[in-house]
Amino acid sequence: MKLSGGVEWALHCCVVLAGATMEPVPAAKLAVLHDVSPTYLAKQLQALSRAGLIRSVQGHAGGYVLARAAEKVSVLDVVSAVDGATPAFTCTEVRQRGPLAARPEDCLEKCGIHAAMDAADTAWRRSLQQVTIADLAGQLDERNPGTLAKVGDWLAET
Amino acid sequence: MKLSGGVEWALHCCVVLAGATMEPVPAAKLAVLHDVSPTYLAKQLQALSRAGLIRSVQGHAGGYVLARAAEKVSVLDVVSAVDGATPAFTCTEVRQRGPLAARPEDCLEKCGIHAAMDAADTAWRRSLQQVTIADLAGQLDERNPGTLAKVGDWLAET
DNA sequence: GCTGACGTACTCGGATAACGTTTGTCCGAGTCCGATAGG
DNA sequence: CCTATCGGACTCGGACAAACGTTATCCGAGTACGTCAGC
Repeated sequence: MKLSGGVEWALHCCVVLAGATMEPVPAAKLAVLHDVSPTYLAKQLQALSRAGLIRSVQGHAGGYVLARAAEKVSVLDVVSAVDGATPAFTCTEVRQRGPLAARPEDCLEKCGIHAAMDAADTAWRRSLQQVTIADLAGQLDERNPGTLAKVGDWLAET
Repeated sequence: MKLSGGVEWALHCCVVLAGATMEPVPAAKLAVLHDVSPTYLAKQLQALSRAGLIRSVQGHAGGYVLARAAEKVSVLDVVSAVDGATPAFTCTEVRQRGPLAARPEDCLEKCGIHAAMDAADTAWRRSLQQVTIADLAGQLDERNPGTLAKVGDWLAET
């Protein structure tokens, strides 16, 4: 039960993109800003791009831009894009194996274990869905005012 | 974001232990019953034993027995024992790195990302905690009556 | 002075290796049951 | 016939390799900007 480390980077990048002015931000700058491996961060951003959360702009002054408004991007979207949308628990249908294997026609509905796991997974996803990138950006600017603006300036002048 | 595969086995074993009569059930029998690797299942059972969920009985007619009543063992207990109790998300304090690093004294409370992740993790755990092994056993016997008794007989006669 | 084409430099994108964790396996230490010999 | 002792076999427990997934990296394809020559 471990979440991909890139999720954290991706979320921070999304917050930065939400706070930055609309000019595309290249992946290299985001990597320097967060002091992480540029190539690996690029991989995460590619995943976000593939999922349609951010849009890539190629060419001389290219980079990444949020595809939708920050209010329309939930944390769950980012997590699913980077870490994969498959549930953490995968039922291997143990009950249909072994000497006392249940017949498939008796297994039309999920077993209790599977159901409990799926319920927990749903609760997890629902919780993540209730938070948006805009919420995170707002919270950051409330606790440490000026931070987001400072980042925007830094992105512009470098 | 993937859960250890042994979690499913451990849960099934706990249900069987809850339904079986009180005689200790050896790990080898549980492995045959579920048609899984005996040695690897033993590893999971050791984890459950270390967590105090089941109690091991050594010797000729030894095996494993539930340490508490099935109503007092939650699915979360089993998951935590096998998969580890550390949260899925680990905050690496990205905000304290890079050219615009925040000072540690400004990071006394968790950042928004960390908080959102922890909230989701709590929701997940809370959901798992509401289901007990007894619930799973009852559900199984309700949908497929006689299954648990059949397993008990099989354990006794082999 | 304006317009068009060209070269350059910068961007993303996917294919490719190294590390770590999980999965799977093995053998040794400890313990209880049953048989056996003695009283 | 009862009891104490011994032997054996079965149990769990921790230490040891292999495989998969994640982490990290590189180089190639594509595109927009700036420059320069021509009109």
